[in-house]
Amino acid sequence: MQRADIVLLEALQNDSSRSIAQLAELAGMSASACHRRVRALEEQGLISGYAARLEPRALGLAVEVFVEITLTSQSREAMDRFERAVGDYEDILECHLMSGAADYILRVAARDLDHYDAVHRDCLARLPGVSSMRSSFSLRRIKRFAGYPIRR
Amino acid sequence: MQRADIVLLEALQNDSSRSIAQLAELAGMSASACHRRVRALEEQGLISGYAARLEPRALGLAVEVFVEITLTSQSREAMDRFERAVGDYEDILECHLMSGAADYILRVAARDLDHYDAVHRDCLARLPGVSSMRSSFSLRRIKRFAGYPIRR
DNA sequence: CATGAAACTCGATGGCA
DNA sequence: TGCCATCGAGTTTCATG
Repeated sequence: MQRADIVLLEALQNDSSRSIAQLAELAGMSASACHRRVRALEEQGLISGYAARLEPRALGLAVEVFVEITLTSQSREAMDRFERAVGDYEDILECHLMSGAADYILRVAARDLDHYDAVHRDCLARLPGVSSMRSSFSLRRIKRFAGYPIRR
Repeated sequence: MQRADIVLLEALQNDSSRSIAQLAELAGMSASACHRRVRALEEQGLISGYAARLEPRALGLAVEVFVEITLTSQSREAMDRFERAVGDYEDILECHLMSGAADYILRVAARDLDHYDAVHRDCLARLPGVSSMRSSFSLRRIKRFAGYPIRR
């Protein structure tokens, strides 16, 4: 990866509302060259899309929760069933299969504790094959995700 | 919040590269009205920015890690020092102050285990006031974060 | 005063040297 | 690869209910 690409990727994941002219300025290239590079990065799959960053608090989602889950069985079938169910619930924002103590870690957002209780009942408690579940609440966001570090 | 705003917010956090005309179509409003609504959402702070979604694997970041950290002291000073240090390291993608067993949860990305070892040495091990640290590796991303659910 | 339509302007896009 | 022309979309203004 070239130096110019790194500048472009960093700029785009930081603020993609910049114009091609501004990006070109930053990367020290012509507008058309910049345009071509960005298209190339999209086609190579480095850039998978563009999205608005919404503020959870402004949306009324004051509560963020990480949920660690272990299954009763680690069989292929049990895991497949669990993972399919996770995809069905839009209250589950994110899910990872983990090494270590827990099998899965989920991320959930809710308006308040009452709402989280409802999400727990209507969504988390319905996930199949769950043995144990531990919710950890985010009291404060110290650093928000603002893109990956890009090097080399 | 009006129904049209919900449609706009969902569409924008899903794919902000859509044209105003397309958004207007989706929300069932005129192009100029759509333009005004989006500006209003930005000014109200619901939309805090726009960003390109980069693919960590394509960037060579194959390893994602959640790190649970407890401090030796929960004094205001110790926490402030720790939180300031977290801000200084760009390898720490995200950080939350948590309820429950751990004090903080961090999210880190690395190219491979050797690289994670280096990050651990050069960044995590330098965080001040740390009593214990537990790294959990994401073996597979089951569901990627693709925006908050918007309702009401 | 809010809304929609139309004009205008600016920047993205593609061809050509 | 860089420059220029073209086109299309974002932006603003004005007229209308």
